[in-house]
Amino acid sequence: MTAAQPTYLVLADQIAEEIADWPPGKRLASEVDLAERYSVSRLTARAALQELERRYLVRRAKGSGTYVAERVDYLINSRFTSWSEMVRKAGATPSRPTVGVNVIRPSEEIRDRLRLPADARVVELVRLGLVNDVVANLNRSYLPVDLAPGFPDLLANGAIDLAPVLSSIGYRLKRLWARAELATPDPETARALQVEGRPPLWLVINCVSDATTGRRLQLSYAWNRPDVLHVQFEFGNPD
Amino acid sequence: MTAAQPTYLVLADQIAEEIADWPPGKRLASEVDLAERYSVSRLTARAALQELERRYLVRRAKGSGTYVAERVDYLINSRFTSWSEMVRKAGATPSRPTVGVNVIRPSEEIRDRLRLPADARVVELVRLGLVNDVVANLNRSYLPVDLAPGFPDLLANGAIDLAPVLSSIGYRLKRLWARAELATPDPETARALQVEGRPPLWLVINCVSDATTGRRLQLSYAWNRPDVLHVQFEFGNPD
DNA sequence: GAGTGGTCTAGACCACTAC
DNA sequence: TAGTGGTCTAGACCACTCC
Repeated sequence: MTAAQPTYLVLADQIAEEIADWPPGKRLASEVDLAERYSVSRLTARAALQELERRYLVRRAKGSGTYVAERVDYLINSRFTSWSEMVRKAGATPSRPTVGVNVIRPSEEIRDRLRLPADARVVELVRLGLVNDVVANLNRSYLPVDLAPGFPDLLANGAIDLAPVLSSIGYRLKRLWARAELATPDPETARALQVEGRPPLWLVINCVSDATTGRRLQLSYAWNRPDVLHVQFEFGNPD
Repeated sequence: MTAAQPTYLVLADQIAEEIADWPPGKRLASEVDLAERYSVSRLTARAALQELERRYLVRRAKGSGTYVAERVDYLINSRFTSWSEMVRKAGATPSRPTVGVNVIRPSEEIRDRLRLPADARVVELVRLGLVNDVVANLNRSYLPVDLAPGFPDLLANGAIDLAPVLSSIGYRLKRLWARAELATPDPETARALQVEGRPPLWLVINCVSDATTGRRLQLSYAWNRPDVLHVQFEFGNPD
Protein backbone atom coordinates (compact mmCIF):
# COMPACT_ATOMS: atom_id res chain seq x y z
CA MET A 1 0.00 0.00 0.00
CA THR A 2 2.28 2.73 1.28
CA ALA A 3 5.23 3.39 -0.95
CA ALA A 4 8.53 2.30 0.57
CA GLN A 5 10.33 5.26 2.07
CA PRO A 6 14.10 5.58 1.67
CA THR A 7 16.10 5.05 4.83
CA TYR A 8 17.15 8.66 5.24
CA LEU A 9 13.54 9.91 5.16
CA VAL A 10 12.41 7.35 7.72
CA LEU A 11 15.35 8.38 9.88
CA ALA A 12 14.49 12.07 9.37
CA ASP A 13 10.94 11.47 10.56
CA GLN A 14 12.18 9.55 13.60
CA ILE A 15 14.56 12.32 14.58
CA ALA A 16 11.91 14.97 13.90
CA GLU A 17 9.55 13.23 16.28
CA GLU A 18 12.25 12.90 18.92
CA ILE A 19 13.23 16.56 18.88
CA ALA A 20 9.67 17.88 18.48
CA ASP A 21 9.47 19.04 22.10
CA TRP A 22 13.13 19.95 22.54
CA PRO A 23 13.87 23.57 23.36
CA PRO A 24 15.23 25.79 20.56
CA GLY A 25 19.01 25.83 20.44
CA LYS A 26 19.48 22.36 21.94
CA ARG A 27 22.18 20.34 20.22
CA LEU A 28 21.43 17.08 18.41
CA ALA A 29 23.70 14.05 18.26
CA SER A 30 26.46 14.27 15.68
CA GLU A 31 26.34 12.61 12.26
CA VAL A 32 28.78 9.92 13.35
CA ASP A 33 26.80 9.17 16.50
CA LEU A 34 23.52 8.94 14.60
CA ALA A 35 25.12 6.71 11.96
CA GLU A 36 26.32 4.32 14.62
CA ARG A 37 23.09 4.38 16.61
CA TYR A 38 20.92 3.57 13.59
CA SER A 39 23.46 1.34 11.86
CA VAL A 40 23.65 3.37 8.67
CA SER A 41 26.50 5.06 6.87
CA ARG A 42 27.45 8.58 7.83
CA LEU A 43 26.11 9.86 4.52
CA THR A 44 22.66 8.45 5.24
CA ALA A 45 22.58 10.00 8.71
CA ARG A 46 23.76 13.21 7.12
CA ALA A 47 21.00 13.10 4.48
CA ALA A 48 18.43 12.77 7.26
CA LEU A 49 19.79 15.85 9.03
CA GLN A 50 19.83 17.76 5.76
CA GLU A 51 16.20 16.85 5.21
CA LEU A 52 15.39 18.33 8.63
CA GLU A 53 17.37 21.42 7.69
CA ARG A 54 15.30 21.69 4.52
CA ARG A 55 12.18 21.67 6.70
CA TYR A 56 13.68 24.45 8.83
CA LEU A 57 13.56 22.21 11.90
CA VAL A 58 17.28 22.33 12.63
CA ARG A 59 20.20 24.65 12.04
CA ARG A 60 23.62 23.23 11.21
CA ALA A 61 26.87 24.91 12.15
CA LYS A 62 30.19 23.96 10.58
CA GLY A 63 32.60 22.60 13.15
CA SER A 64 30.07 22.93 15.92
CA GLY A 65 26.99 20.78 15.54
CA THR A 66 23.31 20.53 14.63
CA TYR A 67 20.83 22.49 16.72
CA VAL A 68 17.06 22.73 17.09
CA ALA A 69 16.03 25.74 15.02
CA GLU A 70 14.81 28.98 16.57
CA ARG A 71 12.45 30.60 14.11
CA VAL A 72 10.78 33.97 14.41
CA ASP A 73 7.34 34.80 13.05
CA TYR A 74 7.41 37.73 10.67
CA LEU A 75 3.93 38.89 9.71
CA ILE A 76 3.78 41.37 6.86
CA ASN A 77 0.51 43.23 6.47
CA SER A 78 -0.66 46.76 5.84
CA ARG A 79 0.63 47.90 9.20
CA PHE A 80 4.26 48.95 9.11
CA THR A 81 6.44 47.17 11.67
CA SER A 82 10.08 47.90 12.34
CA TRP A 83 12.68 45.19 12.55
CA SER A 84 13.35 45.45 16.27
CA GLU A 85 9.66 45.66 17.09
CA MET A 86 8.93 42.55 15.08
CA VAL A 87 11.76 40.49 16.54
CA ARG A 88 11.07 41.58 20.10
CA LYS A 89 7.41 40.73 19.75
CA ALA A 90 8.49 37.18 18.91
CA GLY A 91 10.47 37.01 22.14
CA ALA A 92 13.90 37.18 20.54
CA THR A 93 16.72 39.72 20.65
CA PRO A 94 17.12 41.95 17.59
CA SER A 95 20.05 43.94 16.35
CA ARG A 96 20.34 46.14 13.28
CA PRO A 97 23.91 47.03 12.33
CA THR A 98 24.32 49.54 9.52
CA VAL A 99 26.58 48.24 6.78
CA GLY A 100 26.67 51.43 4.73
CA VAL A 101 25.16 54.87 4.19
CA ASN A 102 25.62 56.58 0.84
CA VAL A 103 24.08 59.40 -1.11
CA ILE A 104 23.60 58.14 -4.66
CA ARG A 105 21.77 58.73 -7.91
CA PRO A 106 18.74 56.43 -7.81
CA SER A 107 17.88 53.87 -10.46
CA GLU A 108 14.87 54.58 -12.64
CA GLU A 109 12.74 52.11 -10.69
CA ILE A 110 13.53 53.81 -7.39
CA ARG A 111 12.83 57.24 -8.89
CA ASP A 112 9.48 56.10 -10.25
CA ARG A 113 8.31 54.49 -7.06
CA LEU A 114 9.37 57.41 -4.89
CA ARG A 115 7.96 59.97 -7.37
CA LEU A 116 11.28 61.78 -7.67
CA PRO A 117 12.46 64.11 -10.43
CA ALA A 118 15.25 63.03 -12.78
CA ASP A 119 17.98 64.94 -10.95
CA ALA A 120 17.06 63.81 -7.43
CA ARG A 121 19.46 62.13 -5.06
CA VAL A 122 18.63 59.51 -2.49
CA VAL A 123 20.17 58.12 0.66
CA GLU A 124 21.04 54.46 0.33
CA LEU A 125 20.94 52.78 3.70
CA VAL A 126 22.15 49.18 3.93
CA ARG A 127 21.49 47.33 7.16
CA LEU A 128 21.66 43.79 8.45
CA GLY A 129 18.94 42.32 10.62
CA LEU A 130 20.00 39.84 13.29
CA VAL A 131 17.90 37.55 15.46
CA ASN A 132 19.73 36.34 18.56
CA ASP A 133 23.02 37.18 16.79
CA VAL A 134 22.08 35.13 13.72
CA VAL A 135 22.02 37.03 10.42
CA ALA A 136 18.49 36.87 9.04
CA ASN A 137 17.88 39.95 6.94
CA LEU A 138 19.61 42.30 4.53
CA ASN A 139 17.80 45.56 3.90
CA ARG A 140 18.63 48.11 1.24
CA SER A 141 16.54 51.24 1.78
CA TYR A 142 16.32 54.31 -0.41
CA LEU A 143 15.05 57.64 0.90
CA PRO A 144 14.92 61.13 -0.62
CA VAL A 145 17.83 63.17 0.76
CA ASP A 146 15.58 66.11 1.55
CA LEU A 147 13.17 64.41 3.98
CA ALA A 148 14.26 66.94 6.59
CA PRO A 149 17.20 69.30 7.18
CA GLY A 150 20.27 67.30 8.13
CA PHE A 151 18.42 64.02 7.65
CA PRO A 152 21.35 61.87 6.46
CA ASP A 153 23.33 62.93 9.55
CA LEU A 154 20.63 61.56 11.83
CA LEU A 155 21.15 58.15 10.24
CA ALA A 156 24.92 58.24 10.55
CA ASN A 157 24.59 58.83 14.30
CA GLY A 158 24.07 55.15 14.90
CA ALA A 159 20.29 55.07 14.89
CA ILE A 160 19.14 51.52 15.54
CA ASP A 161 15.85 51.71 13.69
CA LEU A 162 14.63 53.88 10.89
CA ALA A 163 11.06 54.23 12.14
CA PRO A 164 11.87 56.35 15.23
CA VAL A 165 14.04 58.65 13.13
CA LEU A 166 11.26 59.29 10.65
CA SER A 167 8.68 59.59 13.41
CA SER A 168 10.82 62.14 15.27
CA ILE A 169 10.81 64.24 12.10
CA GLY A 170 7.04 64.13 12.19
CA TYR A 171 6.03 61.50 9.66
CA ARG A 172 3.37 58.85 10.21
CA LEU A 173 4.51 55.67 8.46
CA LYS A 174 2.20 53.64 6.28
CA ARG A 175 2.92 50.64 4.06
CA LEU A 176 1.73 51.85 0.68
CA TRP A 177 2.69 48.89 -1.44
CA ALA A 178 4.55 45.65 -0.94
CA ARG A 179 5.47 42.58 -2.87
CA ALA A 180 6.96 39.35 -1.60
CA GLU A 181 8.36 36.40 -3.49
CA LEU A 182 10.79 33.52 -3.15
CA ALA A 183 13.83 34.37 -5.24
CA THR A 184 17.44 33.36 -5.81
CA PRO A 185 19.81 35.93 -4.31
CA ASP A 186 22.77 37.34 -6.17
CA PRO A 187 26.10 35.99 -4.89
CA GLU A 188 26.85 39.21 -2.97
CA THR A 189 23.58 39.04 -1.05
CA ALA A 190 24.05 35.31 -0.38
CA ARG A 191 27.47 36.05 1.10
CA ALA A 192 26.15 38.89 3.28
CA LEU A 193 23.45 36.60 4.66
CA GLN A 194 25.98 33.80 5.21
CA VAL A 195 24.06 31.15 3.30
CA GLU A 196 25.84 28.39 1.39
CA GLY A 197 25.16 28.23 -2.31
CA ARG A 198 22.26 30.39 -3.36
CA PRO A 199 19.14 28.88 -1.81
CA PRO A 200 15.78 30.60 -2.31
CA LEU A 201 15.23 33.54 0.01
CA TRP A 202 12.32 35.86 0.64
CA LEU A 203 12.56 39.10 -1.27
CA VAL A 204 10.21 41.75 0.10
CA ILE A 205 9.93 45.02 -1.79
CA ASN A 206 8.28 47.71 0.19
CA CYS A 207 7.13 51.28 -0.34
CA VAL A 208 6.39 53.41 2.72
CA SER A 209 4.53 56.68 2.64
CA ASP A 210 3.43 59.32 5.12
CA ALA A 211 -0.15 58.59 6.15
CA THR A 212 -0.99 62.29 6.42
CA THR A 213 0.40 63.80 3.24
CA GLY A 214 0.81 60.69 1.12
CA ARG A 215 4.42 61.58 0.44
CA ARG A 216 6.58 58.60 -0.47
CA LEU A 217 9.27 58.24 2.14
CA GLN A 218 11.09 55.01 1.53
CA LEU A 219 11.60 52.18 -0.93
CA SER A 220 13.28 49.10 0.42
CA TYR A 221 14.49 45.73 -0.83
CA ALA A 222 14.70 43.23 1.99
CA TRP A 223 16.20 39.74 1.63
CA ASN A 224 15.17 37.35 4.38
CA ARG A 225 16.41 33.91 5.37
CA PRO A 226 13.41 31.55 5.58
CA ASP A 227 15.28 29.27 7.96
CA VAL A 228 15.37 32.04 10.58
CA LEU A 229 12.23 33.99 9.73
CA HIS A 230 8.84 32.39 9.28
CA VAL A 231 7.53 35.01 6.89
CA GLN A 232 3.77 35.35 6.55
CA PHE A 233 2.14 37.70 4.11
CA GLU A 234 -1.37 38.83 4.82
CA PHE A 235 -3.93 41.23 3.47
CA GLY A 236 -7.45 42.12 4.33
CA ASN A 237 -8.84 41.69 7.81
CA PRO A 238 -8.76 38.24 9.39
CA ASP A 239 -11.31 39.31 12.06
CA MET B 1 40.10 37.48 -1.50
CA THR B 2 37.14 35.46 -2.71
CA ALA B 3 36.36 32.49 -0.55
CA ALA B 4 37.16 29.17 -2.24
CA GLN B 5 33.98 27.67 -3.65
CA PRO B 6 33.41 23.92 -3.47
CA THR B 7 33.61 22.09 -6.77
CA TYR B 8 29.91 21.31 -7.00
CA LEU B 9 28.92 24.98 -6.63
CA VAL B 10 31.40 26.10 -9.27
CA LEU B 11 30.04 23.39 -11.53
CA ALA B 12 26.47 24.44 -10.74
CA ASP B 13 27.24 28.02 -11.73
CA GLN B 14 28.87 26.85 -14.97
CA ILE B 15 25.89 24.73 -15.91
CA ALA B 16 23.48 27.50 -14.88
CA GLU B 17 25.22 29.89 -17.25
CA GLU B 18 25.22 27.35 -20.04
CA ILE B 19 21.50 26.61 -19.83
CA ALA B 20 20.48 30.22 -19.12
CA ASP B 21 19.10 30.72 -22.64
CA TRP B 22 17.92 27.17 -23.24
CA PRO B 23 14.21 26.71 -23.87
CA PRO B 24 12.09 25.32 -21.00
CA GLY B 25 11.80 21.56 -21.13
CA LYS B 26 15.12 20.97 -22.87
CA ARG B 27 17.06 18.04 -21.47
CA LEU B 28 20.46 18.44 -19.83
CA ALA B 29 23.32 15.96 -20.02
CA SER B 30 23.06 13.06 -17.59
CA GLU B 31 24.90 12.87 -14.29
CA VAL B 32 27.35 10.32 -15.69
CA ASP B 33 28.06 12.45 -18.76
CA LEU B 34 28.62 15.57 -16.68
CA ALA B 35 30.90 13.68 -14.29
CA GLU B 36 33.02 12.49 -17.18
CA ARG B 37 33.08 15.86 -18.96
CA TYR B 38 34.22 17.76 -15.88
CA SER B 39 36.37 14.97 -14.44
CA VAL B 40 34.52 14.71 -11.16
CA SER B 41 32.74 11.86 -9.42
CA ARG B 42 29.12 11.22 -10.21
CA LEU B 43 28.14 12.42 -6.73
CA THR B 44 29.73 15.81 -7.34
CA ALA B 45 27.98 16.22 -10.69
CA ARG B 46 24.81 15.15 -8.97
CA ALA B 47 25.27 17.72 -6.19
CA ALA B 48 25.61 20.43 -8.83
CA LEU B 49 22.34 19.40 -10.47
CA GLN B 50 20.64 19.26 -7.09
CA GLU B 51 21.83 22.79 -6.39
CA LEU B 52 20.19 23.91 -9.64
CA GLU B 53 17.03 22.09 -8.61
CA ARG B 54 17.11 23.96 -5.30
CA ARG B 55 17.23 27.19 -7.31
CA TYR B 56 14.21 26.02 -9.32
CA LEU B 57 16.27 26.20 -12.53
CA VAL B 58 15.86 22.54 -13.48
CA ARG B 59 13.38 19.76 -12.93
CA ARG B 60 14.61 16.20 -12.39
CA ALA B 61 12.66 13.14 -13.40
CA LYS B 62 13.47 9.67 -12.13
CA GLY B 63 14.54 7.33 -14.92
CA SER B 64 14.18 10.07 -17.49
CA GLY B 65 16.57 12.96 -17.04
CA THR B 66 17.11 16.55 -15.96
CA TYR B 67 15.21 19.29 -17.76
CA VAL B 68 15.21 23.08 -17.89
CA ALA B 69 12.41 24.18 -15.56
CA GLU B 70 9.18 25.72 -16.79
CA ARG B 71 7.85 28.00 -14.09
CA VAL B 72 4.60 29.92 -14.08
CA ASP B 73 4.12 33.34 -12.46
CA TYR B 74 1.33 33.31 -9.90
CA LEU B 75 0.52 36.81 -8.67
CA ILE B 76 -1.78 36.93 -5.66
CA ASN B 77 -3.36 40.29 -4.95
CA SER B 78 -6.74 41.69 -4.01
CA ARG B 79 -8.19 40.70 -7.36
CA PHE B 80 -9.50 37.14 -7.42
CA THR B 81 -8.04 35.02 -10.20
CA SER B 82 -9.08 31.50 -11.04
CA TRP B 83 -6.58 28.72 -11.58
CA SER B 84 -7.13 28.31 -15.30
CA GLU B 85 -7.10 32.05 -15.89
CA MET B 86 -3.82 32.42 -14.06
CA VAL B 87 -2.10 29.54 -15.82
CA ARG B 88 -3.35 30.54 -19.25
CA LYS B 89 -2.20 34.11 -18.73
CA ALA B 90 1.30 32.72 -18.20
CA GLY B 91 1.10 30.93 -21.54
CA ALA B 92 0.77 27.43 -20.14
CA THR B 93 -1.96 24.81 -20.25
CA PRO B 94 -4.04 24.39 -17.08
CA SER B 95 -6.14 21.54 -15.89
CA ARG B 96 -8.16 21.19 -12.70
CA PRO B 97 -9.26 17.66 -11.90
CA THR B 98 -11.62 17.24 -8.97
CA VAL B 99 -10.36 14.72 -6.43
CA GLY B 100 -13.40 14.75 -4.19
CA VAL B 101 -16.67 16.45 -3.32
CA ASN B 102 -18.21 15.92 0.09
CA VAL B 103 -20.77 17.54 2.30
CA ILE B 104 -19.27 17.69 5.78
CA ARG B 105 -19.50 19.37 9.18
CA PRO B 106 -17.00 22.22 9.11
CA SER B 107 -14.20 22.73 11.62
CA GLU B 108 -14.54 25.64 14.00
CA GLU B 109 -12.05 27.70 12.03
CA ILE B 110 -14.01 27.23 8.82
CA ARG B 111 -17.28 28.09 10.56
CA ASP B 112 -15.79 31.25 12.05
CA ARG B 113 -14.31 32.51 8.84
CA LEU B 114 -17.43 31.78 6.82
CA ARG B 115 -19.70 33.22 9.54
CA LEU B 116 -21.75 30.05 9.76
CA PRO B 117 -24.00 28.85 12.58
CA ALA B 118 -22.98 25.86 14.67
CA ASP B 119 -25.21 23.40 12.85
CA ALA B 120 -24.25 24.46 9.31
CA ARG B 121 -22.89 22.09 6.69
CA VAL B 122 -20.37 22.90 4.01
CA VAL B 123 -19.31 21.45 0.71
CA GLU B 124 -15.70 20.29 0.74
CA LEU B 125 -14.25 20.48 -2.73
CA VAL B 126 -10.76 19.03 -3.28
CA ARG B 127 -9.07 19.76 -6.57
CA LEU B 128 -5.63 19.42 -8.11
CA GLY B 129 -4.10 22.16 -10.22
CA LEU B 130 -1.88 21.09 -13.11
CA VAL B 131 0.42 23.16 -15.30
CA ASN B 132 1.30 21.44 -18.56
CA ASP B 133 0.33 18.13 -16.95
CA VAL B 134 2.63 18.72 -13.95
CA VAL B 135 0.93 18.70 -10.54
CA ALA B 136 1.45 22.12 -8.98
CA ASN B 137 -1.45 22.80 -6.64
CA LEU B 138 -3.77 21.11 -4.21
CA ASN B 139 -6.82 23.10 -3.23
CA ARG B 140 -9.26 22.29 -0.46
CA SER B 141 -12.24 24.62 -0.67
CA TYR B 142 -15.16 24.94 1.73
CA LEU B 143 -18.45 26.51 0.72
CA PRO B 144 -21.82 26.81 2.48
CA VAL B 145 -24.15 24.15 1.07
CA ASP B 146 -26.96 26.66 0.62
CA LEU B 147 -25.24 29.07 -1.78
CA ALA B 148 -28.01 28.33 -4.25
CA PRO B 149 -30.63 25.64 -4.87
CA GLY B 150 -28.92 22.51 -6.12
CA PHE B 151 -25.49 24.05 -5.75
CA PRO B 152 -23.51 20.90 -4.90
CA ASP B 153 -24.91 19.23 -8.00
CA LEU B 154 -23.48 21.95 -10.20
CA LEU B 155 -20.02 21.09 -8.89
CA ALA B 156 -20.41 17.37 -9.42
CA ASN B 157 -21.22 17.95 -13.07
CA GLY B 158 -17.54 18.26 -13.90
CA ALA B 159 -17.18 22.01 -13.71
CA ILE B 160 -13.59 22.93 -14.50
CA ASP B 161 -13.40 26.11 -12.47
CA LEU B 162 -15.31 27.28 -9.45
CA ALA B 163 -15.46 30.95 -10.45
CA PRO B 164 -17.81 30.49 -13.44
CA VAL B 165 -20.14 28.36 -11.33
CA LEU B 166 -20.42 31.02 -8.64
CA SER B 167 -20.69 33.79 -11.22
CA SER B 168 -23.49 31.97 -13.02
CA ILE B 169 -25.39 31.91 -9.74
CA GLY B 170 -25.01 35.68 -9.64
CA TYR B 171 -22.17 36.33 -7.21
CA ARG B 172 -19.36 38.82 -7.79
CA LEU B 173 -16.18 37.34 -6.32
CA LYS B 174 -13.84 39.36 -4.15
CA ARG B 175 -10.76 38.28 -2.20
CA LEU B 176 -11.68 39.34 1.32
CA TRP B 177 -8.68 38.05 3.21
CA ALA B 178 -5.63 35.98 2.37
CA ARG B 179 -2.52 34.73 4.03
CA ALA B 180 0.51 33.10 2.45
CA GLU B 181 3.44 31.37 4.06
CA LEU B 182 6.10 28.78 3.39
CA ALA B 183 5.17 25.67 5.34
CA THR B 184 5.93 21.98 5.63
CA PRO B 185 3.11 19.90 4.17
CA ASP B 186 1.61 16.94 5.95
CA PRO B 187 2.62 13.60 4.39
CA GLU B 188 -0.75 13.21 2.66
CA THR B 189 -0.45 16.57 0.92
CA ALA B 190 3.17 15.88 -0.02
CA ARG B 191 2.09 12.63 -1.65
CA ALA B 192 -0.75 14.26 -3.55
CA LEU B 193 1.63 16.88 -4.93
CA GLN B 194 4.19 14.20 -5.81
CA VAL B 195 7.10 15.79 -3.97
CA GLU B 196 9.85 13.73 -2.35
CA GLY B 197 10.27 14.16 1.37
CA ARG B 198 8.40 17.14 2.72
CA PRO B 199 10.04 20.22 1.25
CA PRO B 200 8.60 23.66 2.07
CA LEU B 201 5.56 24.54 -0.03
CA TRP B 202 3.45 27.64 -0.33
CA LEU B 203 0.31 27.52 1.76
CA VAL B 204 -2.23 30.13 0.73
CA ILE B 205 -5.36 30.53 2.83
CA ASN B 206 -8.02 32.48 1.14
CA CYS B 207 -11.45 33.87 1.98
CA VAL B 208 -13.69 34.94 -0.89
CA SER B 209 -16.81 37.04 -0.47
CA ASP B 210 -19.51 38.47 -2.69
CA ALA B 211 -18.58 42.05 -3.56
CA THR B 212 -22.22 43.16 -3.55
CA THR B 213 -23.62 41.68 -0.36
CA GLY B 214 -20.40 40.93 1.52
CA ARG B 215 -21.54 37.37 2.07
CA ARG B 216 -18.68 34.94 2.65
CA LEU B 217 -18.70 32.38 -0.14
CA GLN B 218 -15.58 30.29 0.15
CA LEU B 219 -12.65 29.45 2.37
CA SER B 220 -9.79 27.62 0.72
CA TYR B 221 -6.47 26.10 1.67
CA ALA B 222 -4.15 25.91 -1.30
CA TRP B 223 -0.79 24.12 -1.28
CA ASN B 224 1.50 25.15 -4.12
CA ARG B 225 4.78 23.74 -5.40
CA PRO B 226 7.34 26.55 -5.58
CA ASP B 227 9.34 24.71 -8.22
CA VAL B 228 6.42 24.97 -10.64
CA LEU B 229 4.75 28.18 -9.50
CA HIS B 230 6.63 31.40 -8.96
CA VAL B 231 4.26 32.76 -6.33
CA GLN B 232 4.23 36.49 -5.75
CA PHE B 233 2.18 38.13 -3.08
CA GLU B 234 1.26 41.77 -3.48
CA PHE B 235 -0.86 44.39 -1.84
CA GLY B 236 -1.50 48.04 -2.41
CA ASN B 237 -1.19 49.62 -5.81
CA PRO B 238 2.11 49.40 -7.64
CA ASP B 239 0.99 52.16 -10.06
C1' DG C 1 43.85 18.34 19.86
C1' DA C 2 39.36 16.28 19.53
C1' DG C 3 35.08 16.64 17.48
C1' DT C 4 32.01 18.60 13.98
C1' DG C 5 29.93 19.39 9.60
C1' DG C 6 31.39 20.02 4.38
C1' DT C 7 33.28 17.91 0.43
C1' DC C 8 34.77 14.26 -2.55
C1' DT C 9 35.93 9.55 -4.39
C1' DA C 10 34.87 4.81 -6.38
C1' DG C 11 31.77 1.59 -6.54
C1' DA C 12 27.31 -0.70 -6.05
C1' DC C 13 22.28 -1.83 -6.48
C1' DC C 14 17.67 -0.25 -7.30
C1' DA C 15 13.30 1.57 -9.52
C1' DC C 16 11.86 3.85 -13.09
C1' DT C 17 11.48 5.63 -18.09
C1' DA C 18 11.78 5.20 -22.84
C1' DC C 19 12.34 2.60 -26.71
C1' DT D 1 17.24 -3.52 -22.78
C1' DA D 2 19.85 0.57 -22.04
C1' DG D 3 19.99 4.76 -19.70
C1' DT D 4 18.48 7.71 -15.98
C1' DG D 5 18.08 9.54 -11.41
C1' DG D 6 17.66 7.80 -6.27
C1' DT D 7 19.85 5.56 -2.61
C1' DC D 8 23.55 3.63 0.04
C1' DT D 9 28.27 2.07 1.50
C1' DA D 10 33.19 2.67 3.28
C1' DG D 11 36.65 5.52 3.38
C1' DA D 12 39.19 9.88 3.05
C1' DC D 13 40.68 14.79 3.70
C1' DC D 14 39.48 19.42 4.90
C1' DA D 15 38.14 23.75 7.52
C1' DC D 16 36.13 25.00 11.28
C1' DT D 17 34.75 25.34 16.42
C1' DC D 18 35.52 24.62 21.03
C1' DC D 19 38.20 23.55 24.85
